[in-house]
Amino acid sequence: MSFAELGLHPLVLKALEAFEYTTATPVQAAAIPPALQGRDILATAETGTGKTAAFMLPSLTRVAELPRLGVAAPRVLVLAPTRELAKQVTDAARKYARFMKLNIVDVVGGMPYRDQLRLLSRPVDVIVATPGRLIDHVSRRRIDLDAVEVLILDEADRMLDMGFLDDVETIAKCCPPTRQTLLFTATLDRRMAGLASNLLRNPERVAVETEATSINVEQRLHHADDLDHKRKMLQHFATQPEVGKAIIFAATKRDADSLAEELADAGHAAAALHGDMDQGKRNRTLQRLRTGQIRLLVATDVAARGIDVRDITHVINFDLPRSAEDYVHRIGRTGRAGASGIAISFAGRADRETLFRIERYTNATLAVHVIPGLEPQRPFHAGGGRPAGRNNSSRHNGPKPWQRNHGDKPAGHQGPRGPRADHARSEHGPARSERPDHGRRDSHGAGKPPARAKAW
DNA sequence: AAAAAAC
Repeated sequence: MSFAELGLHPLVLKALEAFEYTTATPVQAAAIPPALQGRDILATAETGTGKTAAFMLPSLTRVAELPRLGVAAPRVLVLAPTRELAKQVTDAARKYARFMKLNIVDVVGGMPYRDQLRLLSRPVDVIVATPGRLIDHVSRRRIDLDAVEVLILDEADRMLDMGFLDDVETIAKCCPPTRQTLLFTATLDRRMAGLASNLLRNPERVAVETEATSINVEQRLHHADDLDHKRKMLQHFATQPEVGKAIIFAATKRDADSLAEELADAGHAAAALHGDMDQGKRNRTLQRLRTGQIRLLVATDVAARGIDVRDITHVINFDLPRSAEDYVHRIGRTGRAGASGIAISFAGRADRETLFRIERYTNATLAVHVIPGLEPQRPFHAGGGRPAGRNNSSRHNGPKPWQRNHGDKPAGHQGPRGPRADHARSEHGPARSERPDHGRRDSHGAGKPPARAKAW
């Protein structure tokens, strides 16, 4: 389906032509026509499917075609969960509005009020905001939402996860009830259905078949003995020529910082990205990744969703995410725009259940790989089914990643790592492998805690 | 419990 057939405004089409965008993605083809008719939309779509254009193009068309009602107040409002995402949406909106004279402003936290007020001092047509800062401005009567014609919720499920439900509903109540509402979410559970029924009127349902995992991302698993082992494996990958740009996910902000520093010390172009960094630095870091000044980005889950950098070759889960859903979002940072990507996860024994949930959720078995010379001493297989024994003590073994003692040397020398991974395929072996299935399941013993358990 | 997001 070409954009020209969808009924977009000529100035919008002109911008698309200038960027040589001719073909609409499935979400765009499905969402744009009803949006142009003024229908509310409930869309389930992942990032990377072109959903920003799916809501922005019809909104801009509306702004171009219909005269503003009265006062100089924003006509389109986009809410996004994170500041990075808001910035990306703002940039995209400005591209699409290139031939229109529109003032498009992002309203996010971390930006000095003075600068923001300056941006808001002239009439604004489109606002892209994170909920907190927007509410702040609205309650100070700095922003008036009375003229909003289109309200867009981007990554609505993420906003709910982050506790923005009340904020989102408050903001929606500040918009006229006659507005059009476009809701985009990756998942549709009961909570989301509740929000949708509050905010949408007779919505057109748009569903793009979301593969739980993109088929063009190869998923690999490396068993890790301990933190030190993970670090060595990370250093190994950092030096591999086939690893171009990579995002490395850590469990905590501190881990992200220390791993980035470690990589930088080893001479790699690496930097951290997490929510404790000031916004300017976050933006600059992401930009440096885009331009290639940085090759390795060590991030918390702030970067798990929505971040769109084209040429990420690898995602490395230094620590597994807490939920299987987060896993899918993380690995979706690679293999974008039709490219292929590789997702590498490090997992210790304590991660068996998480791993099991991930494999069940993605309906895939992560292929076990081994780095020659860095073989794990104690491989295992995904647990969580029904481990033998009375209580599920495996959950309580060892500290969680965020309880690590960073000052101390982690459990150090257990002698040289023997080539014990006889059943795991070597790094250069076939991509897929079956899970070894000898009865190692209860090697922890159920009743009593393992003697002097290592962290893993 | 981590992380994210308003000052």
